[in-house]
Amino acid sequence: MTAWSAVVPSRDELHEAKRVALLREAASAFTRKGFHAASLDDIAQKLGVTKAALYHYFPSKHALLRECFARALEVGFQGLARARAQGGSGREKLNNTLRFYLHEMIDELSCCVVLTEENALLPDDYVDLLKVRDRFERALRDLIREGIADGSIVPCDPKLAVFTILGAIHWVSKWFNQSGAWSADAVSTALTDLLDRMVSATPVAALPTDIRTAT
Amino acid sequence: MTAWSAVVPSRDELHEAKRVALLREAASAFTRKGFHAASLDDIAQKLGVTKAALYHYFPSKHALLRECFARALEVGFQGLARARAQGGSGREKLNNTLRFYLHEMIDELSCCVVLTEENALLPDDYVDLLKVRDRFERALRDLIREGIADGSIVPCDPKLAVFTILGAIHWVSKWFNQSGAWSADAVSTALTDLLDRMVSATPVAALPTDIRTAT
Amino acid sequence: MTAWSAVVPSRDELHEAKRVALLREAASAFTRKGFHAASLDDIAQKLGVTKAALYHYFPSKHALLRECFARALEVGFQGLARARAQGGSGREKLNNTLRFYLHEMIDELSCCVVLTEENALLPDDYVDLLKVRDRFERALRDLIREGIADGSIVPCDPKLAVFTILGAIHWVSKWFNQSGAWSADAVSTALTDLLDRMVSATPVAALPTDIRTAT
Amino acid sequence: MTAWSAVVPSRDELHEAKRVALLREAASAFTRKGFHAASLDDIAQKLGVTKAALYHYFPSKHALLRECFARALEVGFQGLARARAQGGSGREKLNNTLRFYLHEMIDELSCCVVLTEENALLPDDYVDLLKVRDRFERALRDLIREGIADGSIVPCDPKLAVFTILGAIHWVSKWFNQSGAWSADAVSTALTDLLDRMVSATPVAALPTDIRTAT
DNA sequence: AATGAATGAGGGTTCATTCAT
DNA sequence: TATGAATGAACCCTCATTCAT
Repeated sequence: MTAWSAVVPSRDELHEAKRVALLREAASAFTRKGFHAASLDDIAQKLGVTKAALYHYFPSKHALLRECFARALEVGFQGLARARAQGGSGREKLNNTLRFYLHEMIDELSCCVVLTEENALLPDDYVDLLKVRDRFERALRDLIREGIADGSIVPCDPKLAVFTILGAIHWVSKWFNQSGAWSADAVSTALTDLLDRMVSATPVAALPTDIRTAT
Repeated sequence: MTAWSAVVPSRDELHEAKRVALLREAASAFTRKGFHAASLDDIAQKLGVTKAALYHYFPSKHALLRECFARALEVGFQGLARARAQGGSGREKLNNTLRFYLHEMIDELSCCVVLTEENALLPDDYVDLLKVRDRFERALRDLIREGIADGSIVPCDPKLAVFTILGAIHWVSKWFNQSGAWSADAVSTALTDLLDRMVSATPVAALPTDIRTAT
Repeated sequence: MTAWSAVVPSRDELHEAKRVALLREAASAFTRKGFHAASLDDIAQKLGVTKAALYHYFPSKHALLRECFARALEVGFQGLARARAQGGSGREKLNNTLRFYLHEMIDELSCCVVLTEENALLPDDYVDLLKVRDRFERALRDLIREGIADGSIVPCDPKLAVFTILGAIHWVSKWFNQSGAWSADAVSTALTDLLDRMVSATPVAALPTDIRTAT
Repeated sequence: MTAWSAVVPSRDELHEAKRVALLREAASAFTRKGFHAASLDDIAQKLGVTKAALYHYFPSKHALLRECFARALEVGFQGLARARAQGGSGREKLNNTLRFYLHEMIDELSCCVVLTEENALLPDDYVDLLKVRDRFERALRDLIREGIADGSIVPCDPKLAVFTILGAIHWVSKWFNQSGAWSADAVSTALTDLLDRMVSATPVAALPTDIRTAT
């Protein structure tokens, strides 16, 4: 009755799967080489198809960038939502948001550094996405303020703190090596802990001195 | 008696001045747009000359990148040397190094983010400069270890700490605005203090909540 | 039953046909104007396409030159092989080689003068191809020596003789006019006969005084 | 009374000397690399001055080429005039002309191959100089005809014979090496003898088998 | 007379994008 | 769906030429 439909992916599902694969490959290439230096030829070759084939899934190179950007921000907001749902102090919410964001960025998509390339966006996309990014940053600053208010975070300039945190996080894509000694889990936890210590009202007395051996 | 020589710049001085101006403009463009997206036409236009004129001062676009890279690293080592000369605990040396580096990068050249574009370097330059950059990062890690040993810095993973610090610092070029409300002095001090709190064995109880009003 | 395949060229055949057309056009342009003076724009325009289209068939302008060079040498060695197979005295072999080479160069490709532009080759190509060209010239000198030994060729300096012969041959591309009064056949025969007289041990008493009327 | 004028070259003489030096250097560069590939920078550097300095002696690069061309043709006509003055058969006149031309080209200026670059001439120069070159070639053909008429030259196609002779001669610049084993004298004599044998009605029975040992 | 600076035109090459197949 | 072909714009770089000094 259901014929093959239960076991064979539909055409739409195949299409979507390829779309996602392309997106990830693009994110990876943009992150490694920068938007302009990464050519569609490179991306296509890694996927084993021709450059022209990509246009079945995305209308333009800039559209790929836009989507990377948007997905990264989505993940950010998703992290925010989960952290808020979990509750706790401002500091706890901040930590949960960052840990989730880091983990997703590192492990799932390597979109994060794409956020660096805002100037490569088309003017229209720029306007749209920068608005969202600012909202995300403002939300993070609000968590800092909340933490300062509830005593969990040390008094500090929220704007500067968020810039510092995001810089540290975006930089990960520059040094993280998928096949290196550090796992995505370890890095997202360890980096969150380190940044936590920067703003925590009650900083811990010691951190793991070697990520690989941390629990 | 001294003729004009005391007041009128010599040809060599003029040449050097233009060379530096070009270097700064290039650093700024590379930082804002990325190496590949920044065109020599843009840079030349900002300087009010033709693209071809640039070739009087640099043999190639890649040479500009190489020099930006090299200058940023020079500043880093200069900061290290000064900090070592000043002495103090590992933590103090680290802070002094970072504050100096930040200040120079922000105020003098905007080379810093160029360090992000290592993949744009020519293979030969890559080999040369990455060696130097690694030496710089190792020196910073050594300061962290020194601080851990002398009790001024909290036990932590030195490698991760340095990555985090450098990420935060390089990110500055993304958000710092020469004509904004924050001065270069204020930013370099405030950011250093924030990063210091992350690794200090004796974190301060409060930081300025608004950089503009900080002393 | 054979479908269209017997009459309609396949895509690969089309590709190869265009490649050859490009090669000939390039050889012609290089010969007429010299490698540096001949622009890809000119070549493309003659073929009715854009400059960028050429890059589907050759990776670079220098690759075109390299291939012209290589093909000309191939033809030379082919002539040598045929002459050797036909046998005869050293003089006969020399004549057969030259006549074949001339005919092919004039009629098929106009690569010959490209051999003049060895300095335009990339260093790597230069090393490779000059080696082959030297081998070709040595083979010609050996034919001369063979002819001297078997009495068919007058005693002379083989090196100078070969230089002279090749100079005369390469020069053809400067004055030969595809649409002129002289046919490729006539020229290759007449020029070979003239050069033959230079080195023959038994020079003929007369040559045609007008190529057009020669049989 | 004559003050220094007898021993010190006048300003005009200095100027002329530099002009000639430049001309020779240009001819050499054009011959080696071709007109377009030879840059004024190269030429200037070899002369130890700046590119801009050259413009004191020649109004343009094309003017240098024109003059090279013109000088080569002058030498050709000079050879013709001397040969005619010396008298003899058509064959003797031809030999004398060629020997003189070759000797001057090789030893004095290296202009000869410049004659290859007629397409690099400016349209106006082209019209002027090609006229002269054609006159030169016609004069050579006339010598051939004269030789055929007086029985000193074998019946042959004069046009083809002259093309062949000129090709062999122009090619010299490709292989002649100022510092090689062959002297300019030896080459001009030996090559003339070889070409003579090609057209002589009474070809010699042997030629030197090694130029270096020829008298 | 000679130079360094600057220019404008042009060349080779890359690349995102389109289109017929 | 996927491809090879083709395009046009943009880029880096070179070079002959001009000009103020």
